[in-house]
Order: sequence, then structure tokens, then C-alpha cells
Amino acid sequence: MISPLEVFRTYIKEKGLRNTPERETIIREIFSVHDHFDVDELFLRMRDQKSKIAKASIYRAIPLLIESGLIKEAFFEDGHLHYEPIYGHSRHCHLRCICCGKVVEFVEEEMDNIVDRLAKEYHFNILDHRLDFTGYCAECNNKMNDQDNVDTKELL
Amino acid sequence: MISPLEVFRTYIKEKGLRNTPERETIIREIFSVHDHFDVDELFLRMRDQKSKIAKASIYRAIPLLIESGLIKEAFFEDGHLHYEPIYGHSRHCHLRCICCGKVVEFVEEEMDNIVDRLAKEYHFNILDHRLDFTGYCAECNNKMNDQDNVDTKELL
DNA sequence: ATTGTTATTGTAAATTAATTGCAATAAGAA
DNA sequence: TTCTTATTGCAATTAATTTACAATAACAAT
Ligand SMILES: [Mn+2]
Ligand SMILES: [Mn+2]
Ligand SMILES: [Zn+2]
Ligand SMILES: [Zn+2]
Repeated sequence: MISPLEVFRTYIKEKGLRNTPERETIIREIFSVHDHFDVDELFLRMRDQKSKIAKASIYRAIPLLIESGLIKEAFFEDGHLHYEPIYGHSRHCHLRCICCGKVVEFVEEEMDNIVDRLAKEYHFNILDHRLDFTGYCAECNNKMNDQDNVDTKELL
Repeated sequence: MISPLEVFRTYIKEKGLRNTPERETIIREIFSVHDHFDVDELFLRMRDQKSKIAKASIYRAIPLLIESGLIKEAFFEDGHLHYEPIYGHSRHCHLRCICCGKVVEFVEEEMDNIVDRLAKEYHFNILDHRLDFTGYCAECNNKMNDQDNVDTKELL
């Protein structure tokens, strides 16, 4: 399987742009963890690896990483965008706990059918979709119930 | 059916907060249009109605409107959040054109089943979900193809 | 109705994410 | 190696959202 770096190099050449060690470092860091990230987090991770890359360079790289199919926007939370690597990852949806932030990923087989149906019905050329569920994970749900019970007892 | 204003008044009382004409104006404006909106847009709409409400008051009202179940975040686009009224609206998904911004709404019956299945499988108390599809609408898709043809001709 | 408490407002300043101008650097084609 | 110009780091800017603060007003209790 072609590596993310190779995919990016091909994209860069195709677009007549220039590849740089900075961009490769960014890609390597993203694909060394394979998890959701935001710009600040990625910047700090790279700083920990002794990288001196400016945050502006990360911001400037992101549209290219999206265009080349390496990453995509995952969700907007806490006032900023979060991204995730998608190259080499199966299309998946998210189940997110609004209490502790835990994210469960899962593949929803039904989605392809829905996309096909919608494309026909609304004459859309559908390129992407995002399916996110939010609620409380088992732990947080239990914690809340316990808390409620405490409150109730206090009131008695 | 209970009006959005009544729902909000009940919520406000329940929370020991105070209702204000400003908040009611905001709710009235949102539910006079029943469409997606962002803060700036809503602010301008209200200014057109000769309302002098400060933008900060809209920002401060939004969490209450969400908490009371009147509106929810719809999507993040063009660098800021967009909201939509949900009270009195059926749960729906979005099909959004990334070229012209057109939004098609539709109800996806399958979602309830998926929610039930996930809740059981992952022991989540699922409160909400967001299903958005993005791509090109028929018109924009055609326009793009025409454009491509022009480009191709120019190259010949 | 009047009063008292304090939540809410408008204004301006602050904060935060993201973008951009600029001069120095360096990628990569020639 | 040379040349062109895309990319970088840095600092300044823009834009969305939040917040401090003093004035106002909601509404519960007189
Ligand atoms: Mn994911
Ligand atoms: Mn909608
Ligand atoms: Zn949780
Ligand atoms: Zn369109």
C-alpha cells in the first residue's frame, strides 16, 4: 500500500507545488498516531519531537492534506476544528460522549445505500458525509445517576 | 401545540432565570423564518426589524435556546457556527452543496433504528445525532462540467 | 404598588482560532 | 550551479466568541 507520504508527493507534483520537510514531518506525525487531532495539539506533539515548525505552517498544510485525501475535518468542538487521518482508514462514524469526550468509532454499512439513494433522489454528486452521535457513555451515564441519587438524598 | 415562547418561559422559570423582551424578540425572529441561521445573520435580520439588541445578547441567549430544546447547532461553515430551529421541526438530515451552499433537508427513517442498535451495542445514552452529506448539487455539477469543457477546448 | 436582590443588558475590551503580509529561505527545474 | 518563486517563520491582522463592568430591569417578597 502506498504510504501517506508518497500519496502527498504525487499530489504535490500533480499540482506543481513543492514538497518540504516541514510538510513531511506534519504528515509523519499525523500518521504515527492515527487519531483525531486539532492544530494546537498537533503543534505541541511536534514540538515534543523537537520540531520547530510554526503553527502557521500547520494551518497552511491542512488544506493540502485534505485535498490530497490524507485527512478530513472530523468535527468542530471546543471552539475549533478537529481533524482525522482518513487515508488507510475505513470510512467510519463517531459516537461521542458529551461528558468525558470519549469517542467510539464504528463502520455503518447502511451509509453507502443511503448515499446512493440520496444521490439519485436529489441529483447530488455526494462526495462525503458525516454521521456523528452524541450522548453519554455508560460510565458518565452511571456517574450522573449516582450524582442524582446523592442530590436526592441530600434533599431528603 | 405549545409555542416556542411558552416552551422558553417554562424553561426559564424551571431554571430560576429571568425572561426578557430581548430573548423573546430573538426567539420570535428565529421562529418567524424557520430556517438555518448564524449569529451575524440573525443580528442583521433583527436590526432590519428596528431591534437594538446587542450581538453579545444573541451569543448569550444561544446556549439557553439550545438547552430549552428550541434550536441546535446545525453545522460549522465559513468559519462560524450555524444553527437551526428544531422545536416543531421533524428531525432531519442535510444535503449541502459545497459550491453554492444550497441545503436540502430530508428525513431519514433509518436513523432511529441505527440509534437503537448503537445505544445497545455501545451502552450509550444517545441524545442527538447529526447526519450531513456534502457534494455538488445538480446545477453546480453541470456548471463544473461545462467549465471543464471550456478549459479543455482552450487547451486544444 | 414598592422595594430589594441580582440576573441581564449594552458597550468595550479581551480572548482565541485562523489567516495573511513580508522578508528570508530553499525546492526543484533548467 | 543558477534562477525562479513557492514556502517558511514571525508578527500583525481578521473574525468569532467571550467576558468585565456599570447601568438597568425582572420578579419575588413585601
Ligand atoms: Mn474518527
Ligand atoms: Mn435543517
Ligand atoms: Zn463519558
Ligand atoms: Zn450548488
